[in-house]
Amino acid sequence: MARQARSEGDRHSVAPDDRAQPEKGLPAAVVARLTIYLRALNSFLADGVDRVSSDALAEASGVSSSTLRKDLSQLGSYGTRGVGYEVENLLQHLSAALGLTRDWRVAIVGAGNLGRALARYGGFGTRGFDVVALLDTDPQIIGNEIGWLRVTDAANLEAVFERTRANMAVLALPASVAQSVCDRVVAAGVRSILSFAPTILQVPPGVTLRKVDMATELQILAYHAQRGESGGESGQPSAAAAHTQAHDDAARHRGPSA
Amino acid sequence: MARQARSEGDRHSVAPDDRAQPEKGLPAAVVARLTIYLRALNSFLADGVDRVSSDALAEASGVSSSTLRKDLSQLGSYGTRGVGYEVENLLQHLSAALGLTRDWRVAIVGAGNLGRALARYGGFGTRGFDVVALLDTDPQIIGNEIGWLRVTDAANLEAVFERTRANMAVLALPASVAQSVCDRVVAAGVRSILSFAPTILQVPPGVTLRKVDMATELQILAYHAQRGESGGESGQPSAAAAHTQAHDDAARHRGPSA
DNA sequence: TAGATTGTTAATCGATTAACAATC
DNA sequence: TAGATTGTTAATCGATTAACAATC
Repeated sequence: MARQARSEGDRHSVAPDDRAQPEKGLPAAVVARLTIYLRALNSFLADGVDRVSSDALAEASGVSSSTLRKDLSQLGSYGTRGVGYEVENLLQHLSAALGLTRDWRVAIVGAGNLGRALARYGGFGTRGFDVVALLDTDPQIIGNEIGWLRVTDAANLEAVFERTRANMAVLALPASVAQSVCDRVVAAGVRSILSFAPTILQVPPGVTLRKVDMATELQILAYHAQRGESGGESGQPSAAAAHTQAHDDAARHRGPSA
Repeated sequence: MARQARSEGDRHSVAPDDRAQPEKGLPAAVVARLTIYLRALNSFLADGVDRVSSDALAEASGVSSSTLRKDLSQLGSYGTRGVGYEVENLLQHLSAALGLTRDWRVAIVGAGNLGRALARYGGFGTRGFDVVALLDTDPQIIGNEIGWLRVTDAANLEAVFERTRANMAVLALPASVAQSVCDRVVAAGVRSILSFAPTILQVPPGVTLRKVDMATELQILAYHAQRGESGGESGQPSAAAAHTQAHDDAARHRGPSA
């Protein structure tokens, strides 16, 4: 007999709507773009450029200069009219706004193919993120050395998180165990989670979960590819699919009142 | 003189709205959510559930039922008032809308740690995506067998893409070579690219590029973590950071005229 | 100064939500 | 029928764009 799916009440709808409203916070779309600007600025810095206009930075970032200036103006007034922005200075302010001036301690849970690849990916893109632990349940894998780390037993997850004072977790797990491990990670006090597990996860309010998933990305590509085809390869531009940097901007976060 | 609005005589009231418009396409945010619904529906299906209400599906997907119904109604009228949606039926329609009823041939360029992990990740999340090639430039790696595949020489990229008729590419490359390889992939005729390279890439109109990047994700987490802290761990809910599934919805695509 | 470019405003555009009539 | 739930409309909310006054 097929069960009827029920709405299961609310797992976390309590939402005291406390109204204190201390600070609004940046819109999610803006935060996502700040990371792009950061990368573009680093690239300018590496090229020895020490000053950029909003036009140049916007072009390098793939956004309009209007959007760029609006975004930056939400952080403060870090440019000079008639001149532009100092690369190094703006980099500082962006880093500060994103919370990158401190170190974050990341534990990777799951040392399969993907977990190991992530652990070995030393640079971690930008400095500021230290991988402090790599956990797995497989006895064949526990104890192995990957990069700088030794794989520890996920059975001791709580102890490992406490010892390493990990405050971010990356989940590189099969879908089947992702939710239960996620729950343990949350119970261990972690409030920032990045999941590569191909499944929807539920977390309580106050925990930020982001999700990266190749299947999803390919599905979205498929949608656009399908659309781009109908017009034929005849060069008809109006039939062409969308293009250009489609980062994961505008990630939606529901506020604590949701 | 502005023409007076005419009452238009109600000749044919329910204007079929068959505007010239070659088809507007779904908003990016909607497409992203469709992939989530797809996953949630598959999970219901696996649980033997064969009918869901918008409420139940919305909850499982982490969206409001209003949004869910609005999204689905853009595809057509696939529910039954008073009853709900048939899981299998809706799954069909979503798959069709996303272009998942055909097979896509994916070439992975870069067989380093990440590329190998992606190649081995056989299931590829959902069926419909066949990995047809895995390329690298490293002589130490070329010829190795990874999963079902043998690593081929990226020097022959064009030939390999033609032979395998790859129509999607996954870039798992260092930033330094990403743009030039990307250009070659585009020149080879691929119009759908998923990049894991930690750099901003430029592609011409008509090519859809999506980007996945751990550094970016961690930076966004850092922003929220930083915010969530000021209130202290004292359980003050209004100080809590955002929470819940933050998929990469709402990816921005600029139109071909940009 | 004259030229350049920011920061900001107002207008536009798009997406989400609430509510309810349609209808199974 | 009475109850349930969709599909859709109108209202709200938020984000992007264009334009320009401020100002270096």
